[in-house]
Amino acid sequence: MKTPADTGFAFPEWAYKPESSPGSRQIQLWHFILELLRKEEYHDVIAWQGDYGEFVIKDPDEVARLWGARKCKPQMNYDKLSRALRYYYNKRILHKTKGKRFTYKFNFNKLVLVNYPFIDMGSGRGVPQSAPPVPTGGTHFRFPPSTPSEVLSSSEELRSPGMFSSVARRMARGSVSDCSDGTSTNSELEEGVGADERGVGPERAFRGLLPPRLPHESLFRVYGGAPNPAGLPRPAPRVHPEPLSPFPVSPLPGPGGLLAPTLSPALSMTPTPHLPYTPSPSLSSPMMGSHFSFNPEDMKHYLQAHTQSVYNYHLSPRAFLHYPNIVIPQPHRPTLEKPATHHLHGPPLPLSHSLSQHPGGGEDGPQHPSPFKFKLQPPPLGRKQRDSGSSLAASASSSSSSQSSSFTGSGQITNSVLAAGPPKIKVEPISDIESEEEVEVTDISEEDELNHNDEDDGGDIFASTARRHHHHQLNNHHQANGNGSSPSTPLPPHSNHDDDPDDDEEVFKTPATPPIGSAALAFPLIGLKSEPGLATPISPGGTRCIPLKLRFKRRWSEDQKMEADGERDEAEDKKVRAEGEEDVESKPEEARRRGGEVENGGGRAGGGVILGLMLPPPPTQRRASSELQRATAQLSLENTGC
DNA sequence: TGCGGAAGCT
DNA sequence: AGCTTCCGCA
Repeated sequence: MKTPADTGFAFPEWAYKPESSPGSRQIQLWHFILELLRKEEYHDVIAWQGDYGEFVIKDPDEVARLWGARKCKPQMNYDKLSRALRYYYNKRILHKTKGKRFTYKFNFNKLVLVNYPFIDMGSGRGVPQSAPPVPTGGTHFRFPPSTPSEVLSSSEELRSPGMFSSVARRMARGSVSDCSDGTSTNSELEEGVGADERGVGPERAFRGLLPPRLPHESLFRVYGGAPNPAGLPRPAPRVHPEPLSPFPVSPLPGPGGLLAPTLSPALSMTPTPHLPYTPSPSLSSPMMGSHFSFNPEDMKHYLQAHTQSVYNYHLSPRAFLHYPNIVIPQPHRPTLEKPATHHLHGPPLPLSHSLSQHPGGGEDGPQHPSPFKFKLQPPPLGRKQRDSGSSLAASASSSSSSQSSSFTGSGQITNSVLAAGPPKIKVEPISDIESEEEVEVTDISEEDELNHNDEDDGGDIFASTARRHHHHQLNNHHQANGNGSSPSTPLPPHSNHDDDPDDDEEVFKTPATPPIGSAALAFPLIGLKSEPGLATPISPGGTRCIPLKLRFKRRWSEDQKMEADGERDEAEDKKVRAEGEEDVESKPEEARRRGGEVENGGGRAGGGVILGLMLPPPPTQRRASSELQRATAQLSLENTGC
């Protein structure tokens, strides 16, 4: 049953830490785990089990031994290893599957998806162990948060572009095995990996292309554009054999197949089969079809298609947000026909800005000679700043005001935000905003939940979810009311269940940014990068630049308004939680714990995560709107120059 | 078994 | 940052 891909379902090499990645000196435990999981040889020791990212350590001692060998820590044992795994809880890379011994579950949403939005971890459910179990119903994958910080905040590696290449190289070098012990394991693993990678991997495409360390954001861009160092437009052999490709081919080839839905988050929301609309062709088909790969071309197409589809369906731009590179050909509402959809060789769309821009092979450095500035985002300010300053006030009193508020009065907000920014609240650097945005974005996962059960997530998530629960309910409420706005999104009754399993919680946030016009959408988020100084990312100028934006904005705003209301509350909640240590303390144990975690994460992250934590995953609609906003905001940023 | 704090190492 | 080590608690 294995996936065609390779022996086992492979996890993307990227999963392994690249040397280049900033903080990664060595392989990380989760990478190692994935490595083991992908190797059949180790299935007796550790294997996928259950669903969606869930794995069981069949032989804890052995796993510990292997890990110890890899790390040259002979003293390693399961107790220690498990501590390390627990350490991932906070990061949300993993969580424990309650009730099952030695069973943990990856939070692919955050992990993988973050990095590889396109990837669908789950491939089929019953998939053999080689592949991670797929979520039941759905496949949708989620969009990666634009802000990296959230999930992996601590582990930047994931995002770091370097990841792609690194693994391969490493393998080649054989660098991995360092220990004198040189346990066979090491060599084995590496060997296998190396082989795989070399063969083909979509990642490879990226390899070299990526600059040594791009900020996560840039990553996304990279997707869109990085691929060819040389000339972008390579007609490209988009199809890669991708033996290793992280994306398992979906076992279900059918039209309804996983891939399509899976791949595009937006899509998942919308047009899937059941929808009346015809999904944009591009999406559904070819690209994703059987062989979607990271190939740049594919990516482009995918993105475009996605974009369009989103656009077409009036979906939230979220998709766009993530992929700055992509430009929608026509901001106007594209009719179905859209050219963009072409998968293979669509007409050269504007997408390429970024692509083309990435001139050199990735590694080079200067990333942006391009016209668009591709600035990398500066790391988010530390929470400290916030805290020290207004943060308290803001959070306490008006969490809503700052960001969430945007939803409420989208239109107005826009102005305020853009132009003035919330007076009382210090404007946080864009980065913050971004993070928030991201949080919201994430959420596609909710759908997943609906589809499949929360169970998967494991208890941990639940706990977290529970906290947010009421929020969600509220949200749902709103949705019910507001849904009308977006036809396409079927909001499922997301009701009771918590939302998302893991990740979402933090991942997506609502962006404070005002929605800009479609044009904005088209643009990449590029602008995002915030400069530390910028209080208002969206400079008024940006807005001014494009009247269209305004138009869209309004249009969106209407929709958003409907939805928006609830968010504030949620936002506040989370915020409080995240920020207030004080509050946390008062809370019950569980809550306290979690809150603490969150905080830690945020703090560590340097604030990137901060906002993100707060919002619970918003209902799809909202998210969409938020995304839009975000997109717009970004746009505006970019355009600011205008 | 599992959790998580604390300290320490790299 | 990402563990590793140790430990008390449940």
